[in-house]
Amino acid sequence: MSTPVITYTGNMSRWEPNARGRLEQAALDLYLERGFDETTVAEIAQRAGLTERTFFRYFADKREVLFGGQQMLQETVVDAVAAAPADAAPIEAAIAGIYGAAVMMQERHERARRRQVVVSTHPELRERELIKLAGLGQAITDTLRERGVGERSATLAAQAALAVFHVSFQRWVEIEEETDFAAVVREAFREMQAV
Amino acid sequence: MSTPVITYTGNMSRWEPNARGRLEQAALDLYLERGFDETTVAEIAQRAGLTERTFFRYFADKREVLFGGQQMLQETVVDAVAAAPADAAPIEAAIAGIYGAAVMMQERHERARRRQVVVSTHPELRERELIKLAGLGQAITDTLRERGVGERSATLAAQAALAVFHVSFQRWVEIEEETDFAAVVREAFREMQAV
Amino acid sequence: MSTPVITYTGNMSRWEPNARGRLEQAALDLYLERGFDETTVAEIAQRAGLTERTFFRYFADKREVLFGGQQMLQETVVDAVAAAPADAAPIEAAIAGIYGAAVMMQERHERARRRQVVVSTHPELRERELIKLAGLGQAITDTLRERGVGERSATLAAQAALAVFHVSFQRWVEIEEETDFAAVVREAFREMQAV
Amino acid sequence: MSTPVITYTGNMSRWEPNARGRLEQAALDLYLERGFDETTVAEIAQRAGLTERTFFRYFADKREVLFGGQQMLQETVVDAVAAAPADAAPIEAAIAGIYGAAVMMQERHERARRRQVVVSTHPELRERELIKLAGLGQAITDTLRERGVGERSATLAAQAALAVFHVSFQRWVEIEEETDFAAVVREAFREMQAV
DNA sequence: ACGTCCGGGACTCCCCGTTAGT
DNA sequence: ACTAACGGGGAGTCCCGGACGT
Repeated sequence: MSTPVITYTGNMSRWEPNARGRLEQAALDLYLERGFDETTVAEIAQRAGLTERTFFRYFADKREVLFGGQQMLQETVVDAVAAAPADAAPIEAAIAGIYGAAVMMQERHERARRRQVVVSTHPELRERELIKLAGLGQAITDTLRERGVGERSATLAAQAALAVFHVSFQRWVEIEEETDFAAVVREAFREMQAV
Repeated sequence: MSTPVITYTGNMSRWEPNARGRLEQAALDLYLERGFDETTVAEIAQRAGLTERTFFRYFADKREVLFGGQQMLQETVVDAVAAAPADAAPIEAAIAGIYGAAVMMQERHERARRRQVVVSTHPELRERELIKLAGLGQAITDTLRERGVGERSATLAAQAALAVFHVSFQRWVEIEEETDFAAVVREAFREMQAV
Repeated sequence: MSTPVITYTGNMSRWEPNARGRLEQAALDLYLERGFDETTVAEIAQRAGLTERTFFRYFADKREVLFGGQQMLQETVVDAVAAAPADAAPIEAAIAGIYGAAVMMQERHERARRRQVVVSTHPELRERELIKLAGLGQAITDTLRERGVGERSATLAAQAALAVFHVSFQRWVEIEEETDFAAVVREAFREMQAV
Repeated sequence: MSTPVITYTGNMSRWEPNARGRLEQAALDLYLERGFDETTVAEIAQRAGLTERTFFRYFADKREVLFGGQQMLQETVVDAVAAAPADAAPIEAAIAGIYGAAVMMQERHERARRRQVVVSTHPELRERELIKLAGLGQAITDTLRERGVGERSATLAAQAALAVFHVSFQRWVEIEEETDFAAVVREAFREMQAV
């Protein structure tokens, strides 16, 4: 985030580095302060010390600025699914993917919470979240298929894992204190198996 | 465009009746002809013989014009769930809701197919579809709860029913000939129980 | 600019009337004051007491605001060509069209001059002027053809008339005092016949 | 993308040579494939293996990429006019300029045709073409004046030559087979003299 | 000669408010 | 109650250019 004191990172330009990050921060802050609808892109850009034009260079639209981490999350999950033991059952491999993301999430508890407050209170943002989740589901399904799992089983396992993730995430962000995400997932998984 | 001379259609106002239906028809046609993004609301309104402003009086946004039936669908499903035998298991009651919608769907096979072509090829529309589906899931959950089902069971049963609906619908619209939607649902339900 | 005291013009709305005219006036003024490129649409709109959005409702682009009269001019010319004596030679009928526009132009000498200063010093605007002129030429050609003139003759006569118009207009706006446009056209026409 | 291993093409720099030509080719292809408006500069640059920024280093705007040959054409014509026999009449000298360009055009029949399809179907491009033509007319006029021709005669002769060029070019590109451009010009010139 | 990052403005479209008319 | 006309406001895309680095 910040330029190290010694190493020369090559930034001698006119502009502050990490434009993308600054935009994400500014957007989240403003969405929380005054609401998503009441925040204009121009305001976000201004707070980040940039222009509207630059905002749209980094993010396709006003919502996408809240979903930048999704890509990385998906990659992490997919890698973890692929890395599951070859003899693991489909559902176990899928859940392994969710565990894989746990570390990543852990580091951002606070940020995730703030983000979720905004997302969950805005239909437009919920729409975006749902489709991102669907994309994650598809990615898991595809990865399972590459492991030799049949179409139908892969889909069902992925959906189940997604449900577990969804429920766990929901609970995890509701909890005030720093909690172990993996533990929440584990519990949710057990519950699910019970049903 | 002009009221027939003899037959009295019950419309004595200056305008053609069924503005809403004409807008839906014009929108679907145009979305298919030239794509969702390449169609402007002004064009839809013009084809329907109305103004842009009027379009927005009927539909909250450009996507919503494709989801008008959703409301009725949801009501039908909810009613069917509520009307299920008191001793039916939660999952059975939920599936009964899906059956309840079968008749309604049957009448609109062709239209549903055309609609689905547009929706499935467009992310923005898929977003809307997903949230509508989520809304339906919530409605089923609530109805089950009113039947005395516990929170967790209600949610899971609703999600399962939704999955069955989703899969069935997907298959049903892919089939060329007129097929019995209820039959497709039945088969999907059986498959699901097998897993 | 202000509603007359006595006559009721039917304007009781929230807004000042004649938005279009105000935009044209503001644009011409600003283009002269600080140049075409250095004037933004936002500034024009602001001076007219409107918003950028409204500017584009009336004019397709930033140049078009200077060519609003062209449409009326074209209609006037076409009407005059059509109204020429049936036995007039093609070139005479075409020139009659130019005469027909003379009255209209006369009333706007000052405005036409100011406009021409801007247009002639900006390539982008000259482009637009040339295509408008080409459109006028086509309209004259079409009208001549409807009078029974052959394709080739019609085209040539129209082009000649256009050349006369162009030359005359050029001279007319260069002259300081109010001069009779028709007289200038007459002279140019004679010169042309001499060659 | 990579320099061949054996043949030494004289290019040792990091980039492929003839960036300008590649951009022109890519632009023309894309304009034909999907239309001028539907093509973005970014797409053109990408197809040419360059960046948007580089496009604008070669061409002032998106249209100019189609008019690169104009400069060379103008020089050829002007040279031919200047080289006409000292005792040639103004109109003959001007037409000699058009003949001078015939050879150059001949080599590019196919390309000229493709280009014209795009230009003629697009107002924005027609605007640019008209002003380029006007520039050519001015250049001919100036050259004639240097030959001692009077202002008025020079202008008229140049305009006439331009008309001949325009008509001839139009016909020439409409013809399917490879035809002698000079012959078309000759015929058009004769027709004009007849009128 | 080319890439990278960013600014600025033109322009289109979505969506909404108000007022007036039937 | 329904429709039209006029206007506002913001999102989003694209064209174009400036400054800097290699």
